[in-house]
Amino acid sequence: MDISERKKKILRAIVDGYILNAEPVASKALIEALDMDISSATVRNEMAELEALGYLEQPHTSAGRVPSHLGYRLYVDELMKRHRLSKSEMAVIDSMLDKRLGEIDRTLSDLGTLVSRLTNYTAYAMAAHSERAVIRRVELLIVESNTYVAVLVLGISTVRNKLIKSSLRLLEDEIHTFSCVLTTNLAGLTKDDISDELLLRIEAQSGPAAPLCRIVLDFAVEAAEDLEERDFHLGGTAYILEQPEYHDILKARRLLEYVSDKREMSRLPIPRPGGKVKIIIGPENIAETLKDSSVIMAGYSLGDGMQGLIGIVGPTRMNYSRMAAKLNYFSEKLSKLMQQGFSEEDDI
Amino acid sequence: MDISERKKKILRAIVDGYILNAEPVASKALIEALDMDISSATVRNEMAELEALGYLEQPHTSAGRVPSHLGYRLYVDELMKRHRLSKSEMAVIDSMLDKRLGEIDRTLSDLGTLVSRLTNYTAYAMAAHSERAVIRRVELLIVESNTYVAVLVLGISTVRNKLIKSSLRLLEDEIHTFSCVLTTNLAGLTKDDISDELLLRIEAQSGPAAPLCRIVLDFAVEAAEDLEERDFHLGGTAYILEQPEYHDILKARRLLEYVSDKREMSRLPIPRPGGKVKIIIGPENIAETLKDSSVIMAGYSLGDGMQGLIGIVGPTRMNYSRMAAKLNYFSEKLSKLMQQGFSEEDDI
DNA sequence: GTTAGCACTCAGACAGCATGAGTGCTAACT
DNA sequence: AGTTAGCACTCATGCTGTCTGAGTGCTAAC
Repeated sequence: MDISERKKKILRAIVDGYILNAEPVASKALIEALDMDISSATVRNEMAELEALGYLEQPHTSAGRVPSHLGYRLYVDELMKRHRLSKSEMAVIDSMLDKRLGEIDRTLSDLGTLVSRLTNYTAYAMAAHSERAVIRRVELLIVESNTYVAVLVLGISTVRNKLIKSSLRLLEDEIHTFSCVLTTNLAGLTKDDISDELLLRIEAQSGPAAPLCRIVLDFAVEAAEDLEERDFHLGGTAYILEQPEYHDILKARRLLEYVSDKREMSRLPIPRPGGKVKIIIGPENIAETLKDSSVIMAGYSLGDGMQGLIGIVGPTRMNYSRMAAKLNYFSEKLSKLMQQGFSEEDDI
Repeated sequence: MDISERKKKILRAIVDGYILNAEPVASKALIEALDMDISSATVRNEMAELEALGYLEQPHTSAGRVPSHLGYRLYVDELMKRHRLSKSEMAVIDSMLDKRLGEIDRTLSDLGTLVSRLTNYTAYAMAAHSERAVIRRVELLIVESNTYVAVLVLGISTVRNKLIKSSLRLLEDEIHTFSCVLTTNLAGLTKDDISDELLLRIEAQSGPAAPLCRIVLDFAVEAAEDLEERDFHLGGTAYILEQPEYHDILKARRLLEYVSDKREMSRLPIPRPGGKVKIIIGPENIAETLKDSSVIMAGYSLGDGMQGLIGIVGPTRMNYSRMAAKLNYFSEKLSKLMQQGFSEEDDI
């Protein structure tokens, strides 16, 4: 059952109009938006047919039409004009990311806020890790007489650290040796490889630093677990209330509770990094709470099998085209920065 | 102008009642709550006087009374019964904190969420640093052939790191020496002490690692700046919408926008760590947006001049006594954990 | 100083009515 | 067969007036 060009044009105009004003679009308003020589009555006929086909809905008899989720789907897949980011839009994203090159972990925790500010929608960011976190290096440093810091490098780009206080007094040399022992024994392992035998073996080699072994290993396991579990960050929750569709407090509250819940949000599908921006419209969502909201998300990659995603949540009436373009550019830029190493070597 | 015992008792009952039900308290309802042998008419007379004194307000002529902010103030300062946390309430807090001993930075970023879950109010956490961040130690580690990680220990408990990619190939020994040079030159300095001369001096001592000096120093400055700037984390924004007083979307939105704004929130007064929990009631707030909300906050200390605060934001009708007790216990526990070193040495 | 009784006030709920935007249908037109 | 003008119909929204009940303030008696 194919739809005529004219119907498509009308549907597009309706979606565009509704996205803009959040109000049902009437036939009269359409004849202005469409510069076709057509009377409102004709448009009405077409609208009636579009409704029969399931692309439009009517809130009540004497109201204009509103796109159904099928309408949005068609719009997203075929009708919408791909938004091209303006120079200044790109510049905003560039400057957001430029500042924050340093530590990935810290950047990630701001990502939700960043994306929400960029899009004016509530945003979330997750760091998903497709592979087990591999230990690359373990090192102990001394901070002062009885304070040490254990540094753990996981995967390609994650560094974790933990302060350890101990009455043990170790010499610089002993610590250095200990670090070597740790790295030699642990490099290449995942948290599941860490066993009691391993602990004993390392303790045997660690000389005076032996009492610290358990602490360090526990920390390594903990950090790896924490990393494998997805990290989740939410930002811009206030934007939800800006949308007229969430002026119903109960709805807003439910949605807010939902998106605040890391575990729930983990169930959303994960877009492939580098792939297309993923758009889930209203009832396409499995979760009941999201059935009248849409989610737009993009994946990014950190290299080394580690990846993450950014996404925004809003009413089904979203500016899909613009938001998709923004998320796309943002995630690509992010991937690029992360992958090609955030070395600032070039500056030298 | 002193108030009789009976008036105080009535005021307390009104505040308690209003906190519970969010509805104006009527004279009739009061004679049940108060087990005094008094008729509702008498209570009405007292209420009229309390209103004249400014402790109560009447939403409209034929409604019950509601505490004014002065009423709340009196209640908080003198009338409310100090809430004693139950064993299970304490246990909840204990388990929240026990898990997260490791890395302070990561703990802090979860603090907002933690506190909000504890109190069922929107919560925020800030890390305020009263002194300049002093560099304790700088170390370079090698991750793989051309990837290094710089580790920076700031103050007593903050560790920051940055991955550095460079085509430079350094031997373990050279890196070790470089680390020593860095720490020797930088330990005890703040970011303001880092100058171009210093850079030159360090470069001169760094041998083959000289090209990395600038990157490392830039990173140190950046990290210190970032640390001195307060870290801010918000959690549980969904709780705002649970309060009937924010069923007005506009109000909720304004408040949500306000508390999401790090800079605005930085203007709130800072409670002394170890001191009493600070309670700011409605119009006592300087910020217009907070004039009908209350803020309860507590400071905690990390030792070494570094401190932070946790706080919750809600309607003026808050359960001050219980929330204050919770925040108090939470912050004290946190201080203790942080200060006495989060060493797990005892486990051995 | 306390209380019973009563008149008064006022928010909120409900119904009735007018308004106007927008449609669906029909009949005429191309 | 597709298009259009015209008109009747529908229905959300906003306004008005009325009723109800909760709660007070006041007065007069205890």
